[in-house]
Amino acid sequence: MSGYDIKKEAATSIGYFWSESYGQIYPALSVLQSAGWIRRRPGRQKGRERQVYEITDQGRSALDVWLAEPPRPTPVRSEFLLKLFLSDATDAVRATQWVEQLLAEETERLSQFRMIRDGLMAEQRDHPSLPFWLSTLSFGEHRSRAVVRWCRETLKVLRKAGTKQKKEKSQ
Amino acid sequence: MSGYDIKKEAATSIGYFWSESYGQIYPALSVLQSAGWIRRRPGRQKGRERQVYEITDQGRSALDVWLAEPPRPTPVRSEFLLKLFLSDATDAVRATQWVEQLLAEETERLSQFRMIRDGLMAEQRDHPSLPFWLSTLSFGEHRSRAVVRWCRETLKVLRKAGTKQKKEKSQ
DNA sequence: TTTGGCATGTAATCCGTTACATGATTAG
DNA sequence: CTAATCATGTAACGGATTACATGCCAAA
Repeated sequence: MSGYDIKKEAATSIGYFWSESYGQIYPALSVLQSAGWIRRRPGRQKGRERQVYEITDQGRSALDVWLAEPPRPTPVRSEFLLKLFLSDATDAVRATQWVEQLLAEETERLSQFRMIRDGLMAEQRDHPSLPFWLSTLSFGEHRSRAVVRWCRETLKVLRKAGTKQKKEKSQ
Repeated sequence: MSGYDIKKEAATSIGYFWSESYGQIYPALSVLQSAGWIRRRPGRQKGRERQVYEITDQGRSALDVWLAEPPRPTPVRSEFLLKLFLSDATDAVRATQWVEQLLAEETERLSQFRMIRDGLMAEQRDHPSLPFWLSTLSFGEHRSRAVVRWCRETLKVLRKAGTKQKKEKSQ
């Protein structure tokens, strides 16, 4: 693929757990080529120049080596939870809005997952990697469902906290 | 607190969704002091020198401003899911081990969450921020339960994928 | 004709970790 | 005595985003 294609393909297939920017991709392609892990194929002549790359045999085995290494855990870092943690009852209204927005986003995501899932099962029914694609997708679904449940639970808590605050103020 | 204390306090209280390194903390303290948002207090005389900082009024209002800004979503990035996505049936055994390890880790985490929760409810029963602390904790619990469920589900899938692979090999 | 998508690439900058340097105090 | 913990800080490095520069082609 070309750098441009890689960006688009990544966004639609693994976008819910990985992302890359051009500032990463293009320099990486140069490095990979110097290492002999990918090779440049003559791109299309019409229109804007297009650099299409394909993996080499050495690249394939380097990929296999990398795949065999146990994945390192990604350190979690949530600005959302940090701000919630530092909030108190006087911030309950604001926090409620954030949680409501998160709830909407995750609900939307869930329906997108469902569509991707349906598409995959219809169009890639016999692809040997299908179970693995579905598993990563399922991870996203489990995660989103958990977030949705947490949002509903937390909205109740925040409503209580907000009410308490009002009572204390008016007394 | 001192830089050293901040690191330790963060690790035990918000460690499951935030982390900082000394390389961040100490320079940050200098910057915050130059901005007049924190002030250095004379630390303890005995033992190693100790720089204790406290927030100023300007710092408090700057914090309030920051807290009022909507949290920006953290881009997800999971090496684990990326490797799983790029796997096929020949990698099923390896993937199974990773999932089993994840299952063990998240199960362990769940029991830690329970302990933290019990501790908080016992010792901070009347703290006005308690509902917010419990909410962030609950986020971790929901998330971990979802991961545990996903692991069990995925282990079944991987067992099937591995079996298929064996059958195809032996035919 | 002008907007939007195709397409490649670089530079500045930010954010963050790791490793290093240094040294005092305390518990075993 | 010696290992661990307390304690502060810097430097090197890596990884990633953002903004910028450039320009073609197709469609409205």
